[in-house]
Amino acid sequence: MAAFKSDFMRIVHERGMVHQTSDAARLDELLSTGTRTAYIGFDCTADSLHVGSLLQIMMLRWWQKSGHKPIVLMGGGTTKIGDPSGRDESRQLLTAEQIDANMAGIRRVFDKYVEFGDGPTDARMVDNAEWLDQLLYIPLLRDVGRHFSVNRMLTMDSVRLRLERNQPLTFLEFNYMILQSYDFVELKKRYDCILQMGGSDQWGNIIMGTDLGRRIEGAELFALTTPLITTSSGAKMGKTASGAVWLNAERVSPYDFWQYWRNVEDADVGRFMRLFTELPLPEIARLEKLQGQEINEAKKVLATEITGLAHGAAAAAEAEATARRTFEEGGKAESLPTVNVPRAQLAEGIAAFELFHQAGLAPSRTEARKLIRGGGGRLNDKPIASDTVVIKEDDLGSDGTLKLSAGRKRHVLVRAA
RNA sequence: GGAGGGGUGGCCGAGCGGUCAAUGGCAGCAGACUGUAAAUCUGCCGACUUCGCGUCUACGAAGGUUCGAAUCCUUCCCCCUCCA
Repeated sequence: MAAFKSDFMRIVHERGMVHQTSDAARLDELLSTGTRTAYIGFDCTADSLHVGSLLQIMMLRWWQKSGHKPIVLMGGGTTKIGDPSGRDESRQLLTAEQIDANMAGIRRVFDKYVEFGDGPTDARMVDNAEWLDQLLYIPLLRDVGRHFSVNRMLTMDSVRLRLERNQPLTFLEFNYMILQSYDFVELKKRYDCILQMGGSDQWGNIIMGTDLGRRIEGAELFALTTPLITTSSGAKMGKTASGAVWLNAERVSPYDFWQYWRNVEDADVGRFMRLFTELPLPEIARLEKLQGQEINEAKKVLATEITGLAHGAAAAAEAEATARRTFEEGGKAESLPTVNVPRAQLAEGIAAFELFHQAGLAPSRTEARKLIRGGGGRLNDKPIASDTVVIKEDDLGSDGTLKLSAGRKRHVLVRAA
């Protein structure tokens, strides 16, 4: 790997955050000689982002920390279309209200990672609906359409794969890459944005943007993509039994978020630290060398660092403390997720499977029964013998709660209300 | 256009008239062992349920034959290989 002059290029390369770059040397030079602007696009199909986007977010954070200006491009306009990349079925179209709400939610996530404002390196959030909604068809065809070769578009993975599998690809979706290219050029014109970053699956779309910029503006634009991150065992990141690992506290609590990172495989610790934390590399090198039992310390650092960025240092410390009391001291931490159950129901007695279901530890009564029958259910840390065991008020501790556990890791406090 | 082969549960892949909610593998969940890890071994693994071998939904789609079909027939859709 070449020695880079600019902080940004050096850092993201050292940390293994880069997959492909167009003209890395030239980009490096530009970055070392002035303040530049880069963007990453996010679609607003949900009101938050999950760890699948975390690497992208970290890229913008490093970008800003290296003295450059990040733009978070919200796909308010393109979300009305839907990127065909990597999927066989068309996305459902969202209403304007849903898109607005989703954008607001994503903005709150970004607030944790970058500084927004009007200063030279302050981040901006821009909605491509600003210009896409105004577009006129004939001028667009004339000014932009002439630069796109359908032959080439058909060879792009995003459409080729759909066609090869004989999955429908609407004309609407086919236009996605044109609009994404147009975004890049528009951001160049409006904000002198010279770099688009994104996941490796976006390479094709990004390159089309740099080409378009050169053709209609004579602009020098760059592309930089991040690698697809999988776990050591090859699974895609960010999925758990209960769904995606979201970055906002409403969807995934700081405690669960911390747990997610605490439970990564040994082999992933160092890599994830480089990608998702800002710990200095020598420190990471030291931590990832820890063997056996000791690597658990490194995992705690990993979890606390990442949670600290997403939810704040205080929430991260609390999650760590909760985990310590629950797992290391075998106690009942007050801050575990808590579910209220009517006191009357407990007074009457409630079947274990029913309570597990109510407490959210099982998606249905049937699942709850299977869990308990399989030996995975615990009441106050003691295995439950049968799914029909009746749980009563007597099982409440002096603090008015009882602890239910599904497996070793998922714990819930039940409180009589 | 012609000749063959194929479409099965989240994925891969058996089954080819009843005993099939469907062998096996992967993934997932749980147990044991550990370190809240990995590997290994064990159990669960369509959904729901008043837990009763009960109900519902499933073997590309639609019809049909049969007491009974994933399995046979007809039509249609799609994929693959070979020939033109």
